Amino acid sequence: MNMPLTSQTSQTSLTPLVEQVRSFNRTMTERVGALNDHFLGKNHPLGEARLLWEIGIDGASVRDLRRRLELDSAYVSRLLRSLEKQGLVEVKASAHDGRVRLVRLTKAGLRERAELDRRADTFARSLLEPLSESQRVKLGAAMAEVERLLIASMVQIAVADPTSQDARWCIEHYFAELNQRFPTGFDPTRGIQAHPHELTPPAGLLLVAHLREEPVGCGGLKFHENGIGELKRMWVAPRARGLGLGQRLLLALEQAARDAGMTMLHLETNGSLTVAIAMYRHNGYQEVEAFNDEPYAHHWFEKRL
Amino acid sequence: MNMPLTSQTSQTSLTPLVEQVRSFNRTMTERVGALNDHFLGKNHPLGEARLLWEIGIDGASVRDLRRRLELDSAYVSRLLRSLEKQGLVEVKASAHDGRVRLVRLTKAGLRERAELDRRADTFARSLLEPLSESQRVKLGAAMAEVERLLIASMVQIAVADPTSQDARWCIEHYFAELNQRFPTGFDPTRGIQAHPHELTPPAGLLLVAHLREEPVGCGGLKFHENGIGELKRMWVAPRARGLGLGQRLLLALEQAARDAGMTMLHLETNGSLTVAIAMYRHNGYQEVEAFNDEPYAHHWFEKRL
DNA sequence: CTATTTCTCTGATTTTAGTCAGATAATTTG
DNA sequence: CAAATTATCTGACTAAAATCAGAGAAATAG
Repeated sequence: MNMPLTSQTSQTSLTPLVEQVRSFNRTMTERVGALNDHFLGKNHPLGEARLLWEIGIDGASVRDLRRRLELDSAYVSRLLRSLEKQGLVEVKASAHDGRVRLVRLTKAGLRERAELDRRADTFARSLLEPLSESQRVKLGAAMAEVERLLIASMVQIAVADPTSQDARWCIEHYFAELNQRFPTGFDPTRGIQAHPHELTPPAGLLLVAHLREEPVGCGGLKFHENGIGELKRMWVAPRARGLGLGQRLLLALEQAARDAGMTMLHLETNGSLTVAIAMYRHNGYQEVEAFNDEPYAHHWFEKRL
Repeated sequence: MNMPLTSQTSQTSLTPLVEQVRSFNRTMTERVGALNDHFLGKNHPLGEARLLWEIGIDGASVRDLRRRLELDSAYVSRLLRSLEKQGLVEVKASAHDGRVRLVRLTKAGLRERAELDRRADTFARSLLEPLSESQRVKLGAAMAEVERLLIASMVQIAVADPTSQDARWCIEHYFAELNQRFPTGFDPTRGIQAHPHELTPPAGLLLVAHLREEPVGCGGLKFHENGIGELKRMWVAPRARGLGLGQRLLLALEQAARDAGMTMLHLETNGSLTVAIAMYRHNGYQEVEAFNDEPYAHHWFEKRL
């Protein structure tokens, strides 16, 4: 129920690009990695510095710190004890949940963190300084592009239980967005339903996309006896848009439909979802006569698999 | 004689770009740094793996390894002993200099290094795999751009002694290139000279650009009594072209001329150096009547400072 | 030729990073 | 309410990543 899906994209040769990525990595390690460490780990060991940074201005729970930095709880505990001894942090139990402990930076801790901030700034400036104005602009744009695409490649798509917390979160937000975007609003009880059991194998399935453990999109599929698969609940969270994730979800769903023996895909959609409609057309979906009476739909599409 | 020069570019606000650089660094550390380490440090501790990698197929001296990885000599020695015990490297004294020790990978070491190579490949692939073909191409291009600009920002320009090894290396290569490019060939004894003492303060100066300790370009200046500075020996090594280095050298020379009280710059150049000529024009140099009888020159330029 | 520097090594020691096995207390589940 | 789970902590331990002091051999400078 939770194995990640392998890539659905074509198996063209990656080799020349692999060389570029590796060369890039080497340069990054030399120019960013090493210096970064030396800059940040000046007064504190790197672990402490990272923790100090991660606690942030508003504080955080030990639990979150452990998760975000992916550190062993014993280790985090020890680091916190050390920071506490240096008078940089205060730890107290959460009022909400007595097991959880909240960490906040003391005044001295905030000062220390500001110092780290300054160092990171100085470092960034040292990269930009020798460049001309136009080079700087180009560098900024290229960095943004690399970042965007690397983040896109971090998104993982996997089959999920529609009743899981993450799946429900996606579907709720999907409904909320439809309600906002449809001129008529949207009431999920009125349209054609897709109940959890219908999106659970073997009746169908639901894919959920995650970015850094957090859900950022979903797409469902109902399998019908006649070999027709029905696409439902295609949604990408606003913060993950522009990463090509809709496209990836669609390809993954098509593959899943093929694997389930479907020969045709159906979907209906509302006229206000122009981006989605463009994507369906671009992927070879043909607009056809209405094949159901979904009250919110303006367009019906099909694609032979 | 060897202090790095500060930036000559305008002091516009770097702040928004600094934010982009820092965000980029964070993503890199998360996505490239951490994973890189885990990938490489699978069979060996990271230090050993890095060393194994750095020794390379052709071997290296302990001295160079220490410099390149910026490690303490005791530490390198220990790492080498460990690799030796594992049968991965052989260390023997240099025939050239009995103090220097040369390290070479054994067959087993080469196998091990190939394994690291494969891992790095796998990692690069894992970044590319989830992306669509067009995203991959964009990522490759953006990475190349970031890399090119970061390398550009690594170049350091400093005043150098014209008799130093690096300066002589640059000037020799400059002459060799002129000899190749001029239809008539080039004989340095025939044209107007620029002897070392003329390029040494206070009579003049020579800037040499370095990338990773290696010289990659130069630019000289002779100061005359009448407030006219004469540009000489502008050259960028082929491997450092496309980094905007010529432009940087030119700006640095202009600043140095101003600092020396010059009010005008003169230069003459050969018609075959079209890129250089374009750069001079672009930087406000006006073509004027011949002000000397340099036999290799076709164009004479001046710029009021 | 002598003094100094360079290169590498060993021994001793420290700091950092991280793991594993519980113990304890609070909370949630059945 | 009992049992299971969660969040955190301490103690005990290990491996890795250094650092420092100094020694010995070779090369270089004066």
